[in-house]
Amino acid sequence: MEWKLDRSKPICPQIVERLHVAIAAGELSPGEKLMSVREVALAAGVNPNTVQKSFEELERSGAVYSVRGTGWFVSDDTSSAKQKTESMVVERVATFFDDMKRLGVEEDDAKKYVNEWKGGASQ
Amino acid sequence: MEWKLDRSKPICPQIVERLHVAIAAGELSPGEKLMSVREVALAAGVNPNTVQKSFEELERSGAVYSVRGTGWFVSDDTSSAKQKTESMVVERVATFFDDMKRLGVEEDDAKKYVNEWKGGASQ
DNA sequence: AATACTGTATTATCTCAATAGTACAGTAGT
DNA sequence: ACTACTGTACTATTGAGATAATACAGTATT
Repeated sequence: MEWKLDRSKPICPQIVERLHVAIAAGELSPGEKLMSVREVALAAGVNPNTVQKSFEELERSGAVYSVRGTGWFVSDDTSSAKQKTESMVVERVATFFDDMKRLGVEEDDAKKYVNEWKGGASQ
Repeated sequence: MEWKLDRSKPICPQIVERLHVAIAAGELSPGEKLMSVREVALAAGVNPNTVQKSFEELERSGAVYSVRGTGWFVSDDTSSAKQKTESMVVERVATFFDDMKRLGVEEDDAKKYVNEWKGGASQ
């Protein structure tokens, strides 16, 4: 699992999001054991405490659970992860239109910008 | 001028963006005097130091200039503000696609989400 | 039992942005 | 000149997030 984190933004939410998406997409299967807190910290180049907090956040949403002394595991029910991911998508679309409006770009023009976007090979 | 700031995000960039957009859109005219540092701070509910830093940032980009003891004024040449605004729009579109990709949404699906967006009366 | 992993907890430190308070300097209207 | 507004500068403090270091507790393998 790759960990490209944006160091200019809060780390915890990024780890939480990354795992929610991975679970929702089936990249991680129900019951599967996650990398340990220390392993993730090493792989992602962040502090173990930060990873621990992220996992606890994921536990609160029901996406994972912990077995003390053994590790963290993906919950059997992945619906919470799927739900979280979907709601994040909707939220990002909404904030996109908010941002564009703040920049003086109306809804129709924002859609034009998006539709004329040439990705794939770019960036 | 309204000052709806998101207190969960850095204030300075928000003020800078807001003024760049206002100048680019002609909401503020060349030569026009801005509200004083202290007035903006009061109106926006932030610290005068934060406003001062924001204005200095705008000065660096060439959008405004200061006259000591008198006030801040919109530059005669608004091209820098327009340029800044346009580049911010492009940047936001790019980060939107980045975000969607991170959430497991491919480019075509991201466009669908945007095109099916029903704004205006929503929110 | 011993070892080496796990998760969990605690306290201190660091950094950055914003805040708070104060002071100084220049301009304008009276 | 006086007053009241401007911009400007400086230092100290706060708060959030991340880091650092350490310690303790549970599990599994040998």
